[in-house]
Amino acid sequence: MTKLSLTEENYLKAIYFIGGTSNQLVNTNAIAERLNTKAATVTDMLRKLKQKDLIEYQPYKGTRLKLEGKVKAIGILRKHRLWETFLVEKLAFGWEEVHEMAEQLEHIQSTELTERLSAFLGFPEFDPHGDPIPNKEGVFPRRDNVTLDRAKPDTAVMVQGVKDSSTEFLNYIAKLGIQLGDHIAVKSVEEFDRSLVVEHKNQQYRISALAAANLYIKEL
Amino acid sequence: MTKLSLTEENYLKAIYFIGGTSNQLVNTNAIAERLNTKAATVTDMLRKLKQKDLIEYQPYKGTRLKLEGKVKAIGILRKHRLWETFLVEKLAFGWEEVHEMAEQLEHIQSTELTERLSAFLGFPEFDPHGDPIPNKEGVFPRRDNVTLDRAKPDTAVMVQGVKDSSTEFLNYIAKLGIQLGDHIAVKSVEEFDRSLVVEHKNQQYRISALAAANLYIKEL
DNA sequence: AATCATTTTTAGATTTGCCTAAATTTAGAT
DNA sequence: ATCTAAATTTAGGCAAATCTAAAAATGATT
Ligand SMILES: [Mn+2]
Ligand SMILES: [Mn+2]
Ligand SMILES: [Mn+2]
Ligand SMILES: [Mn+2]
Repeated sequence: MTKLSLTEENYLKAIYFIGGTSNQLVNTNAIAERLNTKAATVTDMLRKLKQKDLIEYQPYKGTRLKLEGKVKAIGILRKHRLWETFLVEKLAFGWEEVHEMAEQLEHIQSTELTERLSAFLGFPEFDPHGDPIPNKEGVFPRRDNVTLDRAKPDTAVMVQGVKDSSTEFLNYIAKLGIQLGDHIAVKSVEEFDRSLVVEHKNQQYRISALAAANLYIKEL
Repeated sequence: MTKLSLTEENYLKAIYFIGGTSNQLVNTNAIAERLNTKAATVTDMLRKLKQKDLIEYQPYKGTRLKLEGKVKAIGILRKHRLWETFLVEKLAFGWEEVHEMAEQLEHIQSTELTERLSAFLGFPEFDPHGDPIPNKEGVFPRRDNVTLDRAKPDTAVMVQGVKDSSTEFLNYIAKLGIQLGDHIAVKSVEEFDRSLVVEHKNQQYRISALAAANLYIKEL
């Protein structure tokens, strides 16, 4: 229950992100790359986090979150996604603008604030990018992780989220006019490159397999 | 335009607060006391802030904000008071609960966020404690700084703010049931100790000169 | 089994922010 | 004018977080 520094919180978040749900062993270099820092710096922090019993760590072997570390990481993720929802829903920011602000807001301490924010937003289950928001017990809402590239011709789908949240991808689909909740009809799939011709907002156009693979959908 | 550290921001805020509107010279010890730190630590920071041209500072003489430092300090104060307004108006916190959270939120960087927050709140001019919120040019809204202890018998007033924002005082007047915007009728003033008998929400009670001196009012 | 490229850790510095204890300066009181 | 107490600065150190360069471990490849 000790209060973590902003830096420690960011390391836990990075380990959580890289390790994924499987809680795989995470390499020092991977953490360094994600946090734009050096492997030597990461080693220092891993020793410290192990000392605080937040992670498992054996020199040269890798690291994974222990339960307490995972709880912390999910708590930060919860705040991040709630704040992103606030920024888009209440302050009318675009979904491609909010990540950097949320990186700061996720470190605001008060859990009471977090819970009231969630209530104010109507207990949202997904953030503006369609990513699931864990509840205060750390449980994620369920969702099928089907992407548009799996859709068959002559099916109608709804856009539920983005797999790649990078500014580049968000800007690209913003240019196409695609937003969460939009309906898309798959007209045909090209054998050669798996690209799709879709109908969206009364327009027909082609979308690459790569772009389609980064759009989560629900089949209608 | 260099980005300041959280610590640097808090020093500028402290100097601004102690110096007041008059931009008086501020003593090292006063800053140390306000920030719960040691005079030696303050000296270190003053040298650094002078080096960044944010303050005037001469050893043994004291310090005052230069224009750029003052602009920064007012900007932080603006964010502090806007966030307090958000917490009370939108998240239904009590006015005595919000200061600590605002101490963290005031350091969130984005000015775009600040301006959208202000718009979302309806461009408030006063925070939940009745303190004026500077606009984005740093200009404070005008208000008469008359306190209840100046009121004459048989006058009606409205509570506009609190001079002392300490938790102790806020809890005390919360116990009396006094809120911003409340109407109070002054029935009589006791010669001996300058205490007042007031009528408030259909109740008559006595209020000390000290408590009255910490309530800003508008005469009706 | 020995070699070599990659990964990771260790060693040694740097910066920021903070501390205690010892000077030093200032200003008030004789 | 001198003395003294308070305020302030200087000196020296410490912890957190970072870096570069060197050393060590790992594991894949002859
Ligand atoms: Mn994000
Ligand atoms: Mn962060
Ligand atoms: Mn406050
Ligand atoms: Mn602060």
